[in-house]
Amino acid sequence: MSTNSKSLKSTRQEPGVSGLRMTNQRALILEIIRQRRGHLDADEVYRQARQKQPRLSLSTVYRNLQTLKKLGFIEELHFNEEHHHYEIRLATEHHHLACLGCGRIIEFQYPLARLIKRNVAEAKDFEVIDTELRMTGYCTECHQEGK
Amino acid sequence: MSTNSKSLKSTRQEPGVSGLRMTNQRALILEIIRQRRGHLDADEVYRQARQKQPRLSLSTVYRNLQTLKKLGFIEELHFNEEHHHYEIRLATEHHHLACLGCGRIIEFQYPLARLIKRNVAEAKDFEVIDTELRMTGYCTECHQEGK
DNA sequence: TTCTTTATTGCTAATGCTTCTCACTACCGA
DNA sequence: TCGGTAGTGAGAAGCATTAGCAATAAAGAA
Repeated sequence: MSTNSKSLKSTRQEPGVSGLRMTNQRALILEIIRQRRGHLDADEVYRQARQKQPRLSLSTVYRNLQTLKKLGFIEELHFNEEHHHYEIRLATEHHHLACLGCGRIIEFQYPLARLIKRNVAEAKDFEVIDTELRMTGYCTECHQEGK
Repeated sequence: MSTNSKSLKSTRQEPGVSGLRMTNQRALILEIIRQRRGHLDADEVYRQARQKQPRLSLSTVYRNLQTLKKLGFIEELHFNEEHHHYEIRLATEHHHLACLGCGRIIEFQYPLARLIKRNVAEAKDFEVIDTELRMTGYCTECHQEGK
């Protein structure tokens, strides 16, 4: 609706993405993911965004999540099968431990992609595009509680 | 319907799982996954199983997939977000490269779980239950085709 | 500024995988 | 033979995500 914006082409983060527009909705969604240093799912983004733009539609959230992912601004995570989570794409490779008890997500850095690329992919002549590690278990607290 | 069976308790592969029964349907589903050395999704299991038991229901497939997973007979894989795949649980830890071009799945062995456990989980005092690596890219053929 | 093109939005319906419900059946031990 | 209960088949329901479409607004040109 109100879409006073600047072209995506002119943003500093990304080279030329001709044809795309930086609308208020898109900027807001990106901002929410950027600010909240965590892992949001589509519905959380939607709920937060509606506080600023009440008329925003859920479709728009999903569409922009896909767009921002393709553009490389954000990353899609798969902690569980029910739905996806999103985070800002950072330069350093990192992965996540998801606690089955409390749901907490613990991040850690590990050069997995490079390791696999060197030890496996090269031997198989496989060009790796994306690497995602999915680990579940129990954090200290939940472990102690014996659950 | 026809459930001439023996209790799961008496199967050689698994210790005592009291209360559970090894029905024809369950045995068939397990057999299909065991024989076809590949990665079947629920629908493929369903289609194949119906050739032997035409009255089998899709619900039964899903229910048994979950049961067999919990019992540790099969493993659930997540190559993509659309749906799950299943394979027989093997002793050796292995992972998969999924080709975005032709859909081929390439298996490889790598002691990832142990590595992460030693280098990360212990430091964070995190008890790892499950480790799944998800890698996508292009196999030799698809890479050469420039796609 | 105004015009034109077309990406984007909001709404709603649809999709597709998976789970749930429920009445019925089959097994097991007593 | 009987009671308790796991399992089944059929269809409905759940739920995250996508698609269709008319209306709107961004970006560049005139």
